[in-house]
Amino acid sequence: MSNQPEAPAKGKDFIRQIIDRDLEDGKYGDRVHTRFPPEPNGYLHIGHAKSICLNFGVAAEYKGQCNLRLDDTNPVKEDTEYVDSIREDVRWLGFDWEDRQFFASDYYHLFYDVAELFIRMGCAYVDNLSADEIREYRGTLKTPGKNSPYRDRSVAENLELFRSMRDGKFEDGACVLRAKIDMASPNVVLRDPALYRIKHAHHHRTGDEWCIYPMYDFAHCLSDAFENVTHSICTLEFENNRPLYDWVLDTLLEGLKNESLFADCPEFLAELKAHPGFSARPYQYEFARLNITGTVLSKRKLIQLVQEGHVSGWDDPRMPTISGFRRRGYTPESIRDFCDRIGVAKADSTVESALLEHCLRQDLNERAPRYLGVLNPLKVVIENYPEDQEDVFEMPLHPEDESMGTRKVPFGREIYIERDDFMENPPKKFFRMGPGREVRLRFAYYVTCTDVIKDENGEVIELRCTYDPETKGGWSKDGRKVKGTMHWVSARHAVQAEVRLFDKLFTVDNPNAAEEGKTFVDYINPESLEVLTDCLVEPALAEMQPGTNFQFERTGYFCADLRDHVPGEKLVFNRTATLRDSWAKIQKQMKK
RNA sequence: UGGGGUGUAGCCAAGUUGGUAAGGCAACGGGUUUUGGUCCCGUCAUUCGAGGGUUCAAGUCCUUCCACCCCAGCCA
Repeated sequence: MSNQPEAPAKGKDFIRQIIDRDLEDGKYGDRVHTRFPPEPNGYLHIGHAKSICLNFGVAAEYKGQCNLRLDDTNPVKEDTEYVDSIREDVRWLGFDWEDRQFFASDYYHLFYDVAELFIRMGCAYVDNLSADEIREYRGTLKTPGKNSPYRDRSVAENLELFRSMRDGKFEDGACVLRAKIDMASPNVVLRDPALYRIKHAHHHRTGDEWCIYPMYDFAHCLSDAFENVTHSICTLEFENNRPLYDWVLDTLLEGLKNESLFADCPEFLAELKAHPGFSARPYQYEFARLNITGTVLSKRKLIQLVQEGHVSGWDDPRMPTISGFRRRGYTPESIRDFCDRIGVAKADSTVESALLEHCLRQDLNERAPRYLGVLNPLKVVIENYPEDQEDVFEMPLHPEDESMGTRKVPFGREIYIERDDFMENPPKKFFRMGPGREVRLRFAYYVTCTDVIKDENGEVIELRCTYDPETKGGWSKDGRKVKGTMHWVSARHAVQAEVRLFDKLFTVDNPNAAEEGKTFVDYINPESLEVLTDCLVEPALAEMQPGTNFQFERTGYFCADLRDHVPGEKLVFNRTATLRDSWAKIQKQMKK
């Protein structure tokens, strides 16, 4: 819009304040390096968008870099289907990791070498306790744990055992590699956490090369360091893990000081030293994850919605997934704007879905071209309009943006209007059509309703009107006022379309807080999807491409469906959002 | 007193050497309008989870208490 520099962001969030401080201190020189590290075991949702905008946004603001890292340390849950969707969604949101797409599995050999180093340092051991026994030995939140009987094995024995683990000599679960920290720590994360477990499972990238896989706490901080990340930003639930993040990195750094530990593997030492991530190591910072009213944002619950068929798939337009929003017609700009506005802090919070809708409408209001479409058609015959006459009106595609141009809309003796736009006994505040009333057909003519035709059940099936030829274009020289302005389509030219109306997926603000004996599934809104198959739209929409956003004047923002809409053949439009509706508000007040 | 966090309006959120509560959403009034849309204008915290204390002055400092969230996966 203007060349003015953007007003300095007043009140930066705590993450950016930390970065400012680190930059001042020269902690990493002038480097700022972040990463977005999803596990490829599900589709990205709006909560991830917050993290993506934060990580990529911060990097861009500070002229730094942000990596895409697929945190694939658990082969039984992960799949390439998910890595493909993640890549697509991050890109769609408008972010670019350039050549920095990494996988935790890229570092499997390095992780392994670090594990052996920890063993040589006497900081890790192979434990033969069963999973159940480990749990027992861990103690409880309020009572300390106790040492495993295998805790004091010799370095040589641990090394041999660990190599045997790697070489596939043990069954799944036979033993694990554990960090030797403190079984009495008040933080249970530090009670000798597992570093490696045996899983004879096929990995989506490394195949059958490995049968031992690193745990998150071990792999994540090391991956950050290998990638020279400076600020490792994650969500609040990892706060308890931060001491372990620090322990792993600091232990490695400590080991680095003793070159004799690398006698057998000098190239490993050299490789580690080549990473700036070890001369100035990354630190972890935690922010509150996003919650939004009226939906669920946990992978487990989203996957349940898909698997139990409550929705049509991950990209069902009612889903809070990125792909769902995309198909619904949300724009990446609106989602980014939303993420900017909600802020980044440490307090648990739930943002009202109204804010997201606001961001959407604000964006779409500016960019969506306008069209006319009638969702529930009611026939209107204009009796004094000649049978063989026809008008073609050139209408602006946008009321405030002339540069968007115009489109031609045909008009004829028979038209359709919205059923809701007619009332036989209209109340005072109803500014639409009624018997004897004169209204404006948008950009066409003033018409006056002269007759109401009903079927045998008393249902209104057709209206008769007259029009004033002097009001062509929708205005009159005498400046007389009409009751309102309505949208319409020409009966002869209209194109049939399917319109899908979406409402919120859940009937309550917080489906997570289910009452006794219920689950979030019990709050699914049975009317969240309404399909209208007999809609009539203006002919200009016939060739619209899938994914195009537009507005049906007076009824809402829509988007040609990405899957089912076929230009010229089958028109399928998703309602992205309604327009703000003050008439609905008035109706509500009248009911009271 | 197991440990780690967080409490500012209906929602989100600034407030950083103590100086007299930003902004956005929602809501509610009004104006403009060929979309009951958009846009514009206005209203909306004597008070910062509660109590006590220090101070001329406290959301900010001290103190006691309360509430909520996270942690006992060989998940991330």
